[in-house]
Amino acid sequence: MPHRKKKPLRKAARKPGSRLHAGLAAAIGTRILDGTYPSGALLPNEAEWGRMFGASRTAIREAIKTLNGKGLLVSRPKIGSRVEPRERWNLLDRDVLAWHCAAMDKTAFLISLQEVRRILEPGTAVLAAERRTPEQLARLETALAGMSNARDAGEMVAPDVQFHLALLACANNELLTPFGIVIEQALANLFDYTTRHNAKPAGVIPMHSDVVQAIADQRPEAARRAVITLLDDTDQVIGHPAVK
Amino acid sequence: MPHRKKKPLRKAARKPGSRLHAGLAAAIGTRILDGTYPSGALLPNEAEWGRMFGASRTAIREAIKTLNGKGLLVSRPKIGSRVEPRERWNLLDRDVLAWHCAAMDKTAFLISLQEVRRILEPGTAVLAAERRTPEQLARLETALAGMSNARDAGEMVAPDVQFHLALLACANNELLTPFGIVIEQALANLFDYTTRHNAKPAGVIPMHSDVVQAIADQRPEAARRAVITLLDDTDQVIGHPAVK
DNA sequence: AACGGGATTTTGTATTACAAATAAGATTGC
DNA sequence: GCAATCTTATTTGTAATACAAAATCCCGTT
Repeated sequence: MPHRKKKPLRKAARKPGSRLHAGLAAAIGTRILDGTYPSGALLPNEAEWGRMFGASRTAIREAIKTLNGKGLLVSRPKIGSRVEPRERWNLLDRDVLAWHCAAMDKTAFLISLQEVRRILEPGTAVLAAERRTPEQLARLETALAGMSNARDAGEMVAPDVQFHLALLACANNELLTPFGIVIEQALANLFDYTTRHNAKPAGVIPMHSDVVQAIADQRPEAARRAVITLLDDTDQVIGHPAVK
Repeated sequence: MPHRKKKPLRKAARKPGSRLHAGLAAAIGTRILDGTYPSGALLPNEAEWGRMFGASRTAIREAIKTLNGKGLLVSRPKIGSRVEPRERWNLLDRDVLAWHCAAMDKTAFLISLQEVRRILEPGTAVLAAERRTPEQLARLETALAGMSNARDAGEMVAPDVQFHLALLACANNELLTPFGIVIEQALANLFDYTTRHNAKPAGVIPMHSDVVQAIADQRPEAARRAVITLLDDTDQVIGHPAVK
């Protein structure tokens, strides 16, 4: 058998549409979030990662640069890559939050998500009532209509997310938008609780409608109260998880 | 003259301690934040960037992967790298926020930072009063002491930042820590206003002290009011910018 | 005209080679 | 013996090249 000069491609564990470095970033990121490599720890060097995953140093490096961009680690010559302290992590990054969620207790995670919502959304609603443009209000109403048209709890998740993202947008402060990912995660996780409940909770639509009304009428305090009512209802669902 | 086979190194604009790809990421990131490449726009391909900066494709790619990690852009074969919609950007990333600050009006930026603080910090103070550990309280007191020892406004910035980060930590909700960067930026920018004012504002220490007292005594509502008083004072400084 | 199949462009991955930074150990001078 | 310095080894950083893969576009076929 003639020796092959080039090993053509390592096919092991490689889906077609996926980009390798993205998968590697996820693999390494997960190991950081789950505590396999705690803050301050030194990661294996690039050659080792390459051996572990059967990937080239190029791909490993690009994965590490991605994690670098998310604040999870820093690299220095002769030292290697060291995990940054947790307070430097961009926890509100979509990927990082997902890895974080996967690594911890679902209910505890959901509770801390809701806690953040309780802090941010009422204040956001106040700004929204004061400054929303007609276009932003229309987006809010569209989302509400989407929720009304939903035929079961599952169909309601997407427009519900849209509703709260629209609410955020109404506040006209860009620095609040990164917080949208918290809402997405909260509602997605919440779905696990509601789905075993009755088909479509009755009071949800009127409560959302109250929020829209207050913002349409530009009554900040009413908007704040309406959002708090909404959050109270949500927390009650968490307090009484369905079947399990 | 004999032709050289290897061009040894392009020295143009390359500081010793700096990593090239980090500088490239900053250069490209700045151009995105300042609107040179708006959301949805297609960036030059990697080869072109390489020519522009006199860098190899490798370095360019690593820079792009960093920006990828920050949510500023996505890359696909045959298409190129496209700037993501603003709501996907990790605005709370340290670098992104700095580029954002550099690209917009300082006062407007500061106002929106303070707006977020007004939404966030009162609620955080409530949680802090309810749940702070003795160690977290000690950290808060250390920061307060640092502020007291400061001899002018300049020396007060660092411990002031520490104070508010410690307050965030007292809330014991990791999802709040990413907002720490907002506080850092706000106080850093605020310094431009205060420095031309009188040397060391008198009321600041007692106001911070009130916050510590309320949290030490575990009185949530008092903590909330004390923080609001603090923010009111800060906003007054912005309202009356010094000399200019 | 609709459909399918290459041609083309751009990113994605692999490989190799060398440069730069830095920690740790070896050496030298006092 | 001790300290300062020099060397060395390790790891990341950058470059260059080659080819693979994805996706658009265009062209030809039916």
